Amino acid sequence: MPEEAAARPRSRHASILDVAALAGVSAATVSRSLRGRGSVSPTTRQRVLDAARELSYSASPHASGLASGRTTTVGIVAPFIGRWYFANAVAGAADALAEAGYDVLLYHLADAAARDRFFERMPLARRVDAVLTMTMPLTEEHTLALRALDMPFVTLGARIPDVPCVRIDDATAMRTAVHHLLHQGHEQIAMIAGIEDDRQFGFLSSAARRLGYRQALRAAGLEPRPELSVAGAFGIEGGARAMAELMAGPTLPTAVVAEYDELAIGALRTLRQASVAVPGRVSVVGLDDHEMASVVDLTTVAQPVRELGARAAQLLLELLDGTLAGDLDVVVPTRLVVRGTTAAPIVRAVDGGC
Amino acid sequence: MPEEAAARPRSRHASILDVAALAGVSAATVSRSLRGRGSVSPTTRQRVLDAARELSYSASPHASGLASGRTTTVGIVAPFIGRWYFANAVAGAADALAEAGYDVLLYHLADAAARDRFFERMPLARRVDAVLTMTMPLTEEHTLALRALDMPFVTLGARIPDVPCVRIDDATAMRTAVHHLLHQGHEQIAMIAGIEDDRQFGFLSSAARRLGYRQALRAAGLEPRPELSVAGAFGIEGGARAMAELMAGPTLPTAVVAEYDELAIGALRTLRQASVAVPGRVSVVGLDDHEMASVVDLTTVAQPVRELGARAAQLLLELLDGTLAGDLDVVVPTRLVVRGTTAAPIVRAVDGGC
DNA sequence: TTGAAAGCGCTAACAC
DNA sequence: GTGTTAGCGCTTTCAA
Repeated sequence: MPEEAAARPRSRHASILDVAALAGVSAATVSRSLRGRGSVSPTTRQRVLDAARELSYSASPHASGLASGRTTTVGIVAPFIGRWYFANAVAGAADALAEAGYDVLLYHLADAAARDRFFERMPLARRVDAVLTMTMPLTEEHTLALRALDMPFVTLGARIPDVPCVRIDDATAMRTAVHHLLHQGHEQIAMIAGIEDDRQFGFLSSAARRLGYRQALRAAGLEPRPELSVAGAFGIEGGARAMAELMAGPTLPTAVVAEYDELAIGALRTLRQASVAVPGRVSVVGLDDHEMASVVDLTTVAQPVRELGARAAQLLLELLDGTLAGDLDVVVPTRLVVRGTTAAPIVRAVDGGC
Repeated sequence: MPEEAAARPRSRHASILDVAALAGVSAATVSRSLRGRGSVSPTTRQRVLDAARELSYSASPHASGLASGRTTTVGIVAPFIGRWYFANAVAGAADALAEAGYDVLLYHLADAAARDRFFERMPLARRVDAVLTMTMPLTEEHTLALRALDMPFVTLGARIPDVPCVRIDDATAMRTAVHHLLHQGHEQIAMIAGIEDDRQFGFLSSAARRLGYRQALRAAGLEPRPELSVAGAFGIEGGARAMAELMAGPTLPTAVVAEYDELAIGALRTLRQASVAVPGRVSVVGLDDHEMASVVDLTTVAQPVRELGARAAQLLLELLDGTLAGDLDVVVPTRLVVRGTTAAPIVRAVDGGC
């Protein structure tokens, strides 16, 4: 039996020497030919290419990584890849990266513990050439670890000082949502916000959206009322609970904006279950234009998530090329999509019947 | 200036020799200590650990990969990571893998061209220790390339002969959906099916669901009517179009089953826009228990996608351990979730008014 | 239990 | 243009 084991070579991969031998050249020439660097005569090059194809040779990433220091891999770090926003951002980025010949190492950091572990061990260290992080509560320690990597690094969705970023203008997007409601005559506008993380450092999209909400109200001469803000919601269930909380309050607002569509959709569910007419009694606006927004007929402020991912990847690629350098802040526009969950508030004279 | 460049060492990582020197041992001992293999005296081991920590040393993955042939990385290959099913399956698998100390290389193969390119170049070759592929139309060539890798390999969602698999029983799940409708008295039950890929080889979940639909009807003494099957739909938009097609037909069925929830949700949107009462005039059942199913109150057959991903990852880990071997077929149960989109069909005497 | 030495498979200077 | 020579930073026999 031992012989049997010994007889089976561990998956035979042709090495660069096999190719060199077959093509009748040196390993160096094979390397040069295959990667198109240095000068090789067309004839030799072709011979090498043929030999490589015949042996279906492809260089060991480990060996070339070790020798060259490059990995042709980028790391993507994201908090909730199961969610629509991140799933699509990752998809957009992964496609752009793949097209450029880069592999993607994906790190899913769903909670603070996972993040701490990750940033302490820093598995990215010599595994990737560049890093893309997606909207995530990062402590200063985390961002320091990222900077210490000393490689191209871009963030998606939220800005970190001096780090190139692709994002939307969160405050403006939220102002757009609130303006829409104000225009329709609403004055009691509540907000359902996401989780606040006080360790945050770079997870500013949530804060920016809250700010946009307050700004829009104040600009209209309205003072934001604390009882009309519910924070801490997460996902559909969170939105549903937040809406229930709002409904338990002293006065039901005539309109609700949500930090993102999933919260709005959860709110919609609660409203429907409580038979509160939408938009008859309460109008609802989200932010995302989630795939499901059209299904539940949700008015929302759209952001092109997939494109955001692709743009971030392109930025990274340009940084890797050296085509680009330094600090960048790419702000992608959003747009209001009016659907059926918003309407003018009910006027006194008319009662809110079905 | 040249000196300046030379003076800045490219990101100083401690090497195994630095640790060895600091601990006063050889590189071999450092290696053994850090990985807990071979025998090292507790004292030495501790000294090495301290030294490593002090220098915040961690081995270069490329170097150790090259030397040992192992990568502590697994490849996940998935077709549409932006979609709910895959996003969650990937999340579940990634978490389980991360916990076991494996990194994840993600390959997003959204179309046949990308798949062909991928399987031809086979970037997985020496980059990973194992592969997890998710329900995807694979040609025989593709699966051969995967097998040729000669490493642990499991599929998620659809079976490939002789390859360990974690999945649900698609035919049974669909039969469950149809039975639910039959029990309620429906006889005209249509099906909205997904894309058929004739190059398929391992993308059998779709075919199995279609089969389950037909089986259930026949078992009830009903013959499946071709005009009640619409195939080729994809995502919400696809489901919406398919439903429109069904509505354009000679007779509107009293119930519709969809191959998966997103199709059902799209169908629901079309029905609502056409003011067709659900479940008054048409009942709808999906399969997935997509996050949004509760929002649109969709009756569906639930599958635990996240768990499917985690189970597949565990299988892979056991295969890597050598704890397990050979062919496995883990079938995870599904369950009917009755919500508001299904009801008994309208009886003649009662008209279908609002 | 520990160390020395020989690679793992490639790239990058440097000669020729 | 092309080959030679050193490594890249580890792991792994094999001796001691």
